[in-house]
Amino acid sequence: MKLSNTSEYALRILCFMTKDENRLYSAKYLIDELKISDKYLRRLMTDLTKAGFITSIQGRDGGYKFLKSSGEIYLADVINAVEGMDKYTGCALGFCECSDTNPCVMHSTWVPVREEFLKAFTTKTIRDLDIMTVTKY
Amino acid sequence: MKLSNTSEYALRILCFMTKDENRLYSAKYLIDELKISDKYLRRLMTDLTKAGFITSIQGRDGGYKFLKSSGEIYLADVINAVEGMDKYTGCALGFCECSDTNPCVMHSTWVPVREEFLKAFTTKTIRDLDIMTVTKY
DNA sequence: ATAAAATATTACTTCAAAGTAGCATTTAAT
DNA sequence: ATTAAATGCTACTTTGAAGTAATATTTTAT
Repeated sequence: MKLSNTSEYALRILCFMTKDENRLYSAKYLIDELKISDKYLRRLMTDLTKAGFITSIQGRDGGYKFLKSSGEIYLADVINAVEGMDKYTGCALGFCECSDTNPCVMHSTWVPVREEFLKAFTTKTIRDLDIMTVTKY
Repeated sequence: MKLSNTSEYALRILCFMTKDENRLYSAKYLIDELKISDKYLRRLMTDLTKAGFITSIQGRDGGYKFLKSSGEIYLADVINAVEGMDKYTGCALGFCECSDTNPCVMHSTWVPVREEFLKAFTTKTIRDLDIMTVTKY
């Protein structure tokens, strides 16, 4: 029940960028502020760009800035962009054919947990995160 | 939001053993029925034995059987015995100092999900799982 | 006593996620 | 044109969970 580093980083980056939503952020600056390694962050930025959340400006004085409003970027969308939600929405025991009509032993136990997870990640956007009350990203 | 294979196997094994709660189960039989590899299953059985859920009978005609009643073995206890619950109850973003008074950006989003998870795993026992309605373990 | 059939332990191998390195490409200022 | 400062891409290395192999130990039936 911890997100993968990949999803964690993606959410932290986008969230951090809402501090000044119209600013252009260089990779260098994000790396320093968020303590994420250079190449890993750049790879994620490319994924987030391809997903259409941000746009990248190449060349000198380049960087990244929001293309969509942070209020339109759902948490589940971010996870889908960098690794896919499958891992988080599947059967607790990994049975690929698990369903309400063909449940595994954990099914009824797991359903409410998964529902709560899905509710949070499909209704909350990057803008809804606790940006103002927080010092750690 | 999938359990690790280690926890998955542990839960499946104990759950399967409730089909006939007083029976003695050999490792060989469990391996065949649950399609878990020999050495991995044996290692888990040792962990489950040390945790006091089951007892192992060595020597010829040996095997494993419940020491505690399945109704007294909480799901969280099982996870604790084989890998620890920390991974499942921590901050979504992996901040070790994350708390209500010093939250990360995901904190308020994550709390209800974690609560639902904890409720399920600390109140349900092995006996509460959907054993009767199920063909897959 | 011995053999058979079970569990216990330790060390090794494999695999996928995470992280790193190096080079290519792009663009603005000079 | 050239240089500097940024992003983009491909391949490699590391790390920890998962899985495997080999061997030791225990106990019952004969």
